[in-house]
Amino acid sequence: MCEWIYAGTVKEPFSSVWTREGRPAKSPGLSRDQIVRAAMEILDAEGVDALSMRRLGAKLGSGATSLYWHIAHKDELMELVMDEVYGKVDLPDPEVTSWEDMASILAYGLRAAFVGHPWVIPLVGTMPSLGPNAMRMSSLMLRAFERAGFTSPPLDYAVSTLLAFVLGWTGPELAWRSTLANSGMSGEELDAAMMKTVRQAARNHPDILERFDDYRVKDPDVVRAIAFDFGLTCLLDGLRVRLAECRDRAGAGIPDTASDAASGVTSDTDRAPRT
Amino acid sequence: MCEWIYAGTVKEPFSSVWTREGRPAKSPGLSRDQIVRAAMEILDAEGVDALSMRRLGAKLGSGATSLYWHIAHKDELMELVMDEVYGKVDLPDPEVTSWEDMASILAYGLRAAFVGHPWVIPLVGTMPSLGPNAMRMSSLMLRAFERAGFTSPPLDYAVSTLLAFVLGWTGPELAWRSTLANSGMSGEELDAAMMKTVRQAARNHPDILERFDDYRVKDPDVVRAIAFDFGLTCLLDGLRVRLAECRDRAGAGIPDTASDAASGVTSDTDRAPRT
DNA sequence: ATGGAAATCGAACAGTGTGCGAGTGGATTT
DNA sequence: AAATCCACTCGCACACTGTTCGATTTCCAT
Repeated sequence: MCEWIYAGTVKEPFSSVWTREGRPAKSPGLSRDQIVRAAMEILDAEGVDALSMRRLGAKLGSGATSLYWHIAHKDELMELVMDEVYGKVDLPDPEVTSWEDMASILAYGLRAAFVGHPWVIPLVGTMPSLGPNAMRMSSLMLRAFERAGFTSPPLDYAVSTLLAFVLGWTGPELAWRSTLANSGMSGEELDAAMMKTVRQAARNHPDILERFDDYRVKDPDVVRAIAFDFGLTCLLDGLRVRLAECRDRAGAGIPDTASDAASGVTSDTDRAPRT
Repeated sequence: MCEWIYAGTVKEPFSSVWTREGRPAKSPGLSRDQIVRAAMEILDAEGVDALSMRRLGAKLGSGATSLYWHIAHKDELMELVMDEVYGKVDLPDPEVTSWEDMASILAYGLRAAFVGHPWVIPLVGTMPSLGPNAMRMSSLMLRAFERAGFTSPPLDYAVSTLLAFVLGWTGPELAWRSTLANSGMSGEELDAAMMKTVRQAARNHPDILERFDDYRVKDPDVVRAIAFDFGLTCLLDGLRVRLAECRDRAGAGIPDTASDAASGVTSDTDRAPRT
């Protein structure tokens, strides 16, 4: 029950839909694909709360418990629909696309996918993405970055950082968006109510209030898009620097070693013994 | 029920704990603080699934429904505990700290807070962070960045980008971490099982497999810390560039306008009419 | 046609968040 | 001292959840 949010106990170690073979699926009735498709329709139309096994069964014209023949538990279903979202972002051929274009396309594409299926956000922060579509995405990005000259350890860090930015950006953005959308208001009404709320919440922080006043006259969607682009540009600038370092090292014949540069502030997890 | 994951319908427009005055709290019995504290203990000890109103009431020695006098619904409780997590990260005085140190301290501190209370991740991607601690955090960061020379629109984008990176990074990291922790295995057993699973999931992507082989010999915590630092460094490099632009503009007396540079790939939300 | 496997289904269980109305206790007013 | 009021607690009930189990149906290979 809601276990996928933050798994309490996992049935088998590392059990995942992807590690187990699916049912033969030779029957004319239910199939895993149909179930996933129907689940996504419910999710997109009415959000996570609307997706119950009974409801899903009803939509498919069958009993709720019949689903459990094709799917072990609801978590698995969630893994499947999550990967389906990753499948929505399509990337160009990494062999003929610059790593920067690749990164931009991924960022915008993934953001669009998340915006189109907002219910996926809590899932991404909850269960590892091991589905074929997620794998394909990572693989293409790795190929593009490798072709550009990124060498092994930084290569993965670079891709991970990019994904982290998109995810971390889109989450709060969608939190706002859905809160607004579900308020039942629109236009100036909404604007006024929002300002009142934010103003009250930030009443002790004049600098924050100032920011909000700046935004009020602009279309929030446009502001968000510009801000997203700003962050992406920052990241690309940083990655360019790292790429240059990689190329220098490769040119000088120095092997890549993870730089021990985690200096300054450290969390409790930073100083584990190095092997 | 579970509505806070992706709010289906909100009772009042923009209702939030923070916009409403709390109860007088002059009673000797339950108080909002006690409830929040107890909730956090349960969450930290056993995760989100363990936190039910009945359970929480029992821990406080009172009936489950008594809680509803102090708290409107469970979502509100979640807002409260979420802000409590933000309160765990403490920042230095922005007037005497460089913006770069400030950014690093925030990044590592926030990551540590998330790692210490993993159940907060889905919340952050779900409801807007309007609590006093979140506000205080943003306010301090804005002050530090402003003092460094960031000017108005990029100022906010910079802070948002930093937060997005930390959140987006920590989410998947914790997904892995909890999956591992709950597998009930440890040491080599765990390592072997994980590799088997990942290998199977990535069986069609040799480049990904190659990465995992690289990591296997190292302490995953250390690798994660290094990778996090890598991403943070990238971001700071990018922000440094933006800061220089801000200073140039300020020196030339050019007013800040949001650059219309969201070029290239666009999502459906990018091209809303400009006001 | 028949045995067996594949698939479906209904009933039931333990659990969830929360609305409602009846109750409690202590302070304030008459 | 008695009555009133209000903050607060609580048990019951409702509709709903994911999932188990055993019985039942459906279908294919022999």
